[in-house]
Amino acid sequence: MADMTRPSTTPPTLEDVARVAGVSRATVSRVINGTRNVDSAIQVVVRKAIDKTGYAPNRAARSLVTKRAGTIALVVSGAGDPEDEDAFAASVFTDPFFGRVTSGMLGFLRTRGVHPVLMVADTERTRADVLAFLKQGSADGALLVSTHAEDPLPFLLAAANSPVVLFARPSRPIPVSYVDLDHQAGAKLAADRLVARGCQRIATVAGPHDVPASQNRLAGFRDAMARHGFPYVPIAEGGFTTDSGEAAMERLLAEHPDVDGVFAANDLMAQGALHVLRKHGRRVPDDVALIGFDDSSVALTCRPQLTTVRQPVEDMAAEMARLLLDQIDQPDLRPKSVIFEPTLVVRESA
Amino acid sequence: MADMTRPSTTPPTLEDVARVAGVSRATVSRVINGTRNVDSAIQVVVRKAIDKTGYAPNRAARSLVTKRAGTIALVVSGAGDPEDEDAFAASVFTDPFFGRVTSGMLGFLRTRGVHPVLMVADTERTRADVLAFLKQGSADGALLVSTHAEDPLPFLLAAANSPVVLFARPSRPIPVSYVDLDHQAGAKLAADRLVARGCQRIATVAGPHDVPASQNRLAGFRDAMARHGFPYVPIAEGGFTTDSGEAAMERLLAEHPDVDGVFAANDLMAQGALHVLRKHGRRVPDDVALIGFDDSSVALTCRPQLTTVRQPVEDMAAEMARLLLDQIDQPDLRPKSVIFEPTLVVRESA
DNA sequence: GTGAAAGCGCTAACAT
DNA sequence: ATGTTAGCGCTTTCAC
Repeated sequence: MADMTRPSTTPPTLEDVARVAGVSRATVSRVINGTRNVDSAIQVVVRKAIDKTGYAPNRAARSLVTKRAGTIALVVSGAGDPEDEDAFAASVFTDPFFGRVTSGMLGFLRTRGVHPVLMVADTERTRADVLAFLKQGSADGALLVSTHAEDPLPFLLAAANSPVVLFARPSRPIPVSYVDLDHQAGAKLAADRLVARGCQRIATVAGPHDVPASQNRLAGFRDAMARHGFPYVPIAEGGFTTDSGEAAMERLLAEHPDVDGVFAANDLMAQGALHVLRKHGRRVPDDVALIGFDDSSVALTCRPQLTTVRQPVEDMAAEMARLLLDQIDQPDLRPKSVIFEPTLVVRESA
Repeated sequence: MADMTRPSTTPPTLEDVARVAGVSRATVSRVINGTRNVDSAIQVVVRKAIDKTGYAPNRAARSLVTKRAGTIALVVSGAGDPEDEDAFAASVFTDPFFGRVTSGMLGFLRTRGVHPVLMVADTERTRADVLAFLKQGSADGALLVSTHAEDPLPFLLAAANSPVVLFARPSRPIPVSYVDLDHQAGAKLAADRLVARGCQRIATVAGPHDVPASQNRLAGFRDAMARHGFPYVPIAEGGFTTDSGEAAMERLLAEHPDVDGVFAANDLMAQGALHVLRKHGRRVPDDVALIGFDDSSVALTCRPQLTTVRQPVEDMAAEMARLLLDQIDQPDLRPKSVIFEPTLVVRESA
């Protein structure tokens, strides 16, 4: 075999450490992985040899035999604009919501020696890339955040039998694990607050009707309002953007100039509503109380700052990671779902 | 050898494809990697066998021999709060700036079959993790975005001889590649605009004086103003946050009530300034023209929308990725730097 | 408790 | 143009 004592440019291998320590590769491997009993005197010698050589185990070699990549895919999935391939990525990654997901997941993963690989799946081809990535064993599983209700990826992943955990329940029932928020409870929090403030003419700026989360928020809001004795709630639908919130608020104000309380299904639309209310001379919260949803960064940068419903996104993301790792360790675990409770963050707008 | 025809649960290997196609492993490998000439008739047979078996090359096995991970580390580095390990990650990932970096880099990488692994380095331990990750060969190089001028990681990475590219020039000279913005040119854009508008009493809300980018923006602004015949520019320093922008604007207004033009060193502070100006009954841009820096999301959600200096962050991130891949391919390439020109995005505030 | 040896699945000389 | 073969660096039976 190789009798050159120092290949010099090549990183040290197990073999090198073993030679320095005067033991076999197997023993070094054992102390590194903490498997089996290894004589403590030898442990010390080996550790010393590791330090001396500056050894770091080669991930590829290890993966090849353990069949574990030690990485998971963090996939952002949705419908991309075929005209502008980067537009989708741009909009999602600049959304603080996604930042909170990342941060929560990383917080959990950091202690587990597992690393997330970022992927975008917004076209046929990029979806195939994700599938291939998992099939190749480049990642042991996937965390999937879908921006689009009709996203086919959850199904594809489940069909490929890849470990996967979703953020939000899939629109069609699929046997996969997911975490979600109790959106209805969140809307109820807003309704309760508005009513408790003494608002009498309450309306809502709803999200897109084809998004399950919006549906649930709207249903929860109507339901809570009905219980408070308000069977009818004026609704204007928006598209979760500031502009659409402005337009919706304009419509609401035109038809119900006496409105004194508004629940917007997200903060961006609440911010739009705020602009319109100011423009029309309504003071917030004195004339009109306003509540948003998400506790995004705009909630803080608005003036007045938004009272809003907060999802524990970081906790949810951490739970996703936990569920995924469990599933990777025990492949025939049944899919599990975990539902989180929102909280009301009271600031200035209501 | 194994004479079981169908191991069934095991993913197909090169061997399996070769058997189905009736050729050798090497030939299959060649058609997959497109190396060498392979008879086109055989190519067809092999591709068919690949489809039939549903083969996907095992990344670990490939990495083991090619010594390429096919991934790079995207490292966010800074000084974390030891009390709250997740706070740092939270603040950086929710910053749209980082989202733009991610999106630009991904846009470039997506065509190259290279995937980014997300890492945070904000403590001694996490910095060691990053170093180990690279040493293990889990990633072929690192893209580093530092939030902290005194960050030791650029030096550590360079010393470890890892391929690395920085966003922004390191505060102490290190032989590494980086991309950066011509901050002075950006500030000049703002000065020119303010002067062209006819502003006569122009002040600036500067960024923290210990951040190189702020220093350059301030220097560039003063310089440009001097050339326009304004040797003295009132300055209030902020900390790049909305609140600090408010405080700085209050100070400016107290000392110079007649100010009619303001350059804020970032959009967040511009937003803070806007709040204060409105509070004091100043109309923007009629009474006071205001220019921000960054073209962040708040620039769009402010009313009036901010005129601001835009860094081509996505392009810069793409260039980082390009530089890194070049450096990985040609390890003894000399460090390179690429400086980008900012543009002025004219909206409503000036 | 420790070592010897057999692969994991792939690529790249080398031989043909 | 294609096949043969020797590893890449590691974990893991299986003997001892």
